[in-house]
Amino acid sequence: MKMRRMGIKTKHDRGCDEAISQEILFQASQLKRHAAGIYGLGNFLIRARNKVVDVIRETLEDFDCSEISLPIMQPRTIWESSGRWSTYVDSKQMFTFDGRNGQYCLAPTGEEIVLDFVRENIASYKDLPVNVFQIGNKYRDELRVRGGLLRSKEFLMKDGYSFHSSFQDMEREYGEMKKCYMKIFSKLGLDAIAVKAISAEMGGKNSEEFMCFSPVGEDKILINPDRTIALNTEVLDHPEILAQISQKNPDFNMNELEEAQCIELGHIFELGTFYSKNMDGYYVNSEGQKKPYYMGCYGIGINRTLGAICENNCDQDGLIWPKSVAPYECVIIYLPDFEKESNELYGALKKAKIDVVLDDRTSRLGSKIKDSKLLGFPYMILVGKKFEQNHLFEIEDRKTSEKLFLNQENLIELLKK
RNA sequence: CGGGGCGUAGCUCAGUUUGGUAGAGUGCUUGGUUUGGGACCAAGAUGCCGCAGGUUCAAGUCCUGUCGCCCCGACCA
Repeated sequence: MKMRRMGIKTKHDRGCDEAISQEILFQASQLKRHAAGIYGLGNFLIRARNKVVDVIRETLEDFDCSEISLPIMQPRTIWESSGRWSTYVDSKQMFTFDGRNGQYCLAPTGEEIVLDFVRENIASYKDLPVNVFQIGNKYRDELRVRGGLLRSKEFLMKDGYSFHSSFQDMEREYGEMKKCYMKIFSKLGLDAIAVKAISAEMGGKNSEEFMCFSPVGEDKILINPDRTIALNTEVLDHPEILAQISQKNPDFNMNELEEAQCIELGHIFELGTFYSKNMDGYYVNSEGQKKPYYMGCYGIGINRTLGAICENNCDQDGLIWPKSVAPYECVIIYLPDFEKESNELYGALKKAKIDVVLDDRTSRLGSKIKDSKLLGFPYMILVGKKFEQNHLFEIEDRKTSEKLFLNQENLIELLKK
């Protein structure tokens, strides 16, 4: 990609209101606030997000979850069947509007619509279990937005739903999804922990949140030193859940727990039969009886996960993309005298299927170096004075600042790794 | 929804106390010198001072209302 064609302009100064990573994203013109909690995302950010999506998708598919796509715009009638239209309208957290055929909402979540989608196909115990997911925007009129990507009104989310013929099978799947989520966050380089949580408006019983430590997070958790017990502090108001925890952990001792600030990346729930009962989600068991499905639901806030990755991977100079999600592998910057050689290298790297950016803007080398660090390319390739001397390309590692001088062949070999 | 703060050039902000010609930095345009960690010199362009009323000879500045944005809290898949 040629930088000039991207239409970005980085800024010299950085705000200090929000999380550091988010301020870097504004400075790098990768986040644009159009209104409170409503953001545009730049090319670098969206390419990184696509990579996060790829990791999530391939891991879920590995666990035999299949992707579907459900509408974001949903009629009131679907929400009336679960009784949640008025719940959400009363809490003023759902966007609603009038259409020709009645009222609609922009969906804040998908239990109702997914039941409406699968219901007619799951009629027998032989059709179960089922696990589907989707990746799409969600809309919530948050009482208060916060921290750029970390809490916005429009955000990308992965939401998955499973359907079962028994409580035990729902529990089994819940356990599988927990494993799957730990795998996803580990692939993304995030040190996530599963934390006991409450389910609030979602209903259901068992639920865990996936948290990563961060001072800019909104959640407080309590965790023991060997990480076998972790709970959201909101659980403290629910003695029945505390009892459940101490039942499972005989040596449970509140005094051993330490408080930590976290970002909530995902949340999984055992929903039980609440939605299926209310929305006519029934199957027929082997004895010919009509039974409601047991449901599980599993969410990952993708924008927030992306925000957490940025927050965990930056320094004073800017972002440091981990290679697994880096929008591009490297950038080529050059002095005007070496435009020809740089263009040739750009062509060669593209041919070798390396995601490369050619910084062909007319700005000075110094400001291109600054931008290369700000934008967080894993590698910066410099074609300048030193190239004139030894005809080797200088490549600098963003994370370690280590420099190597390589010919084109060795350069491609390094980037291919 | 409570508390606090802010709306002035594309961006970040000064100017409001005490009403009297619209400012700086950065970005942008042109020319020149430069060119390795955000260069320098010179010349330019850029404003419904959030919006609507009011007070006044005169309002960015004072008063009333309104809309928007940020932070803290409450809330929260």
